Amino acid sequence: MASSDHNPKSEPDTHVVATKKRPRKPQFITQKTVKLEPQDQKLTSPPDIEEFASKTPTQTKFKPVSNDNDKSRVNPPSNWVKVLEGIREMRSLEDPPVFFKGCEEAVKTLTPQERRFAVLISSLLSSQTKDHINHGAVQRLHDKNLLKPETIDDAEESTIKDLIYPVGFYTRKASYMKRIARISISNYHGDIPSTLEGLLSLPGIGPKMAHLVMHVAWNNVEGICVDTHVHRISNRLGWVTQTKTPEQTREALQKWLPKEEWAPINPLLVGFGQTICTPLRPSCGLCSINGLCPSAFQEATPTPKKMSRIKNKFSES
DNA sequence: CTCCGGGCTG
DNA sequence: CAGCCAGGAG
Repeated sequence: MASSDHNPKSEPDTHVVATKKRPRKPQFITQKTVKLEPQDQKLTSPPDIEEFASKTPTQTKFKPVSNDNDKSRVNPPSNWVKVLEGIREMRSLEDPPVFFKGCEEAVKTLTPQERRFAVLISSLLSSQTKDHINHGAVQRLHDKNLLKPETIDDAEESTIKDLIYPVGFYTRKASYMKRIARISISNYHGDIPSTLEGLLSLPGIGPKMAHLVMHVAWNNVEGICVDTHVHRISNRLGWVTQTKTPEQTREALQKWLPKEEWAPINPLLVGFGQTICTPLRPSCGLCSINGLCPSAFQEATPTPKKMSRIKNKFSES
């Protein structure tokens, strides 16, 4: 029953995935954490995709917790700024993410509300799915005009299922899409929920995706989008004290990380986590901030083969 | 904690 | 080719 259709925040933008290089996975946008005037709901032209696609817009100059007045705030770990900058430099050699690969132009023609819905659907599909697979699925949906709640509502679930294959868990996702389309129509006039609680109430949307959608669709950063990479790396860096779940990590991070970094941290660490700070055998020898990492060289080192692969990846850019 | 349903890694 | 991956639901 959320009656929050009209969102006060700013304009949405597009989302998702793409890169041409191999092992990439994330699909997030790095966007500026702009502060929006409540009354500037004047949806002018949506933010430029190119603008988002370029680099990570994290801060360059250190701003001591400019954040909030939250009393539960804790002191940040030492050197976190240096660590962040180091990771940013390593990541700068990689291709920037692209949204709605293959249908960027078409996405621009969508209304803000339609774009928000498309972002939600794309996010749903992207979870547990490799980028290139998700791209194909989103593009096929778009080609069949199936990124809108009304058309999804009218379509056969099996049709959707076939179109999004081989996205991870396509059977469930097809069902979620149908249910989300109905909810969108009946509760949000074709839009998507503008609050975390609203998004979390949707089938297939958990904390990770809910925060991502808040960032991308509503340009409203309520919390950090924590996935397995952010979770793992935060623990390795000692940025949080041995958290057991991504949700615990999110809450711990939010206690000290300046809000300006909340949105960019995910794409930053995801890329880092897929190349250097991998779950298994992290390449500490190639990591420029290994001197600042309490976990450096604590785990098995990569095999020579993997090491050369990574080196090669870095040199080719 | 297990299942989901593929792709990818070793 | 066996087993792991990864977010969410039951």
